[in-house]
Amino acid sequence: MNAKAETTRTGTKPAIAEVLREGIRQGLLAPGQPLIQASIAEAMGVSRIPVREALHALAAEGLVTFSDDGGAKVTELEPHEVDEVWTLRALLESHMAPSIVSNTTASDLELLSGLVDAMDDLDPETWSDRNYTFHQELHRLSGMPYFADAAGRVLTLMDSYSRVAVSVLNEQDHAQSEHHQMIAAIRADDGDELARLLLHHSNRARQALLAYAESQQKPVDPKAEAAAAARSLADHLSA
Amino acid sequence: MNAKAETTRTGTKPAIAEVLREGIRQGLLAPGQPLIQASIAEAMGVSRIPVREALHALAAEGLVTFSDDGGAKVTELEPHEVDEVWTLRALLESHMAPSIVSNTTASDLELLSGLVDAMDDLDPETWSDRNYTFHQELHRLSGMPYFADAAGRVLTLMDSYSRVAVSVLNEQDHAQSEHHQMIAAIRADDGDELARLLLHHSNRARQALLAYAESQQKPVDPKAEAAAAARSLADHLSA
DNA sequence: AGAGCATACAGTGTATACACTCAATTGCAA
DNA sequence: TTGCAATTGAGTGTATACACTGTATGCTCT
Repeated sequence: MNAKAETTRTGTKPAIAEVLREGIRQGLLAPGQPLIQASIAEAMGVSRIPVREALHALAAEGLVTFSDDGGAKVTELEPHEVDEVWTLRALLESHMAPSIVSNTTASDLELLSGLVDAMDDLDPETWSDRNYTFHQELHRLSGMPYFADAAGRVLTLMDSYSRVAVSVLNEQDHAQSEHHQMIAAIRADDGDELARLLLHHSNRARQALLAYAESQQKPVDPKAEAAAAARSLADHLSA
Repeated sequence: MNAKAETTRTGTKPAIAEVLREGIRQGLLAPGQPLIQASIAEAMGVSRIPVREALHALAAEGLVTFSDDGGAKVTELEPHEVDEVWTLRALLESHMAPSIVSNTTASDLELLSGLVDAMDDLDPETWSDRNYTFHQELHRLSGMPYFADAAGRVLTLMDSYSRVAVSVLNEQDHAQSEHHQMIAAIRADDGDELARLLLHHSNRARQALLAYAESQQKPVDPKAEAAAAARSLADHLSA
């Protein structure tokens, strides 16, 4: 997740943070889930120290949130946050588009095109993984490491949320057809078109997901939560 | 540097990472300078563990770079990287402009305006500090924490570089007059104008700094470095 | 029974201690 | 003098151990 070429070696261990990051991204570690240092350490067969470091590094990336009592949780995004993050991604990606088009070589394009073709009829889970890879690859091809870093960060941050959209809504078909159009735009050397597509791609998906999220909205609002608790308490006492 | 409200408490210590971040930002810790865990730990009167954590967190923010041998250094930006980062900042800030305008209350505006007025005839060092604060404040006023986070990150990352531009070039006057124009745009409720100004602000400064950087370009090129060493060696031997 | 207090527990933060790696320097032999 | 090997040293990574905090549990006294 570092923009520079020199890799951020967390240690000789193959990136303990990497495991957590992947787990969070894929939704294996659900938003809000507490991350207990000792448990993670035991599960990975290391001491708590490197786990702590990984958690703090992930916190700096926004994937993990430390509550005020010191406990770490997988970051939970509220709908308006998902909205903002998705907007950010759209902005960054569309801005990278011209560079992507001009940097992509013929062989790059073939690889990319092959990747998209191979996604055509996949189950949502696998498709989501490939989708992540596809966008990461686009970012890489821009040759703009800091843009790519920022874009990759938000991509990772919201991946577990966007998987919901893929499973539940019929996002996959929309997105896949747009992916094919993107390949065509790159092949036609049309940076503006790619920018337009990326913007549209994100914005449509964003709206779909947002609508879904609002409909599913559980009452995490502290006030509402307190009100609900009060009601439950009243019921309980009056019994 | 976390976008969420819950603060990333590194510990009970008042943010050991904060001290390093500030040092790097202000250029007290120069780019490329090695960051030895033991030295920092001793200087701060803590053990190496929290220092390590701070370094890794800063690495996740891009301020610190771990070389492949495990050593940490203050991240060095090459001119083309400074260019990219500055572009990123321009993009983010200009996109935030409409939200800034619509979120800024009258009292916010007075504070902001006062801040700018107080910057009018300052020495470069102090002016740079206030400038950082001013832009951070703009980000905050946007009410878009993830945009603000990303923008603040690049702002911090390049602050030590932009200080050079302020000291050496007459950036300060240009920038200051633009700051006044921004205040006017906010007061006039003109988001597009603010966006335009922010874009222009960054881009002009970027070009100035870039031209300077290229002219100053020290021979970090390995070949040139070797040549210089050879010359020095030759001198030494001929004595 | 219910309120108040003390103890145990779970979890985190950090200092100390040890193992490992890489590089430089020294010492010895040719 | 040169070349090589062994030793030292600096620096990092990680495990263990201890201190601190908040919470839950349970016991006692009224």
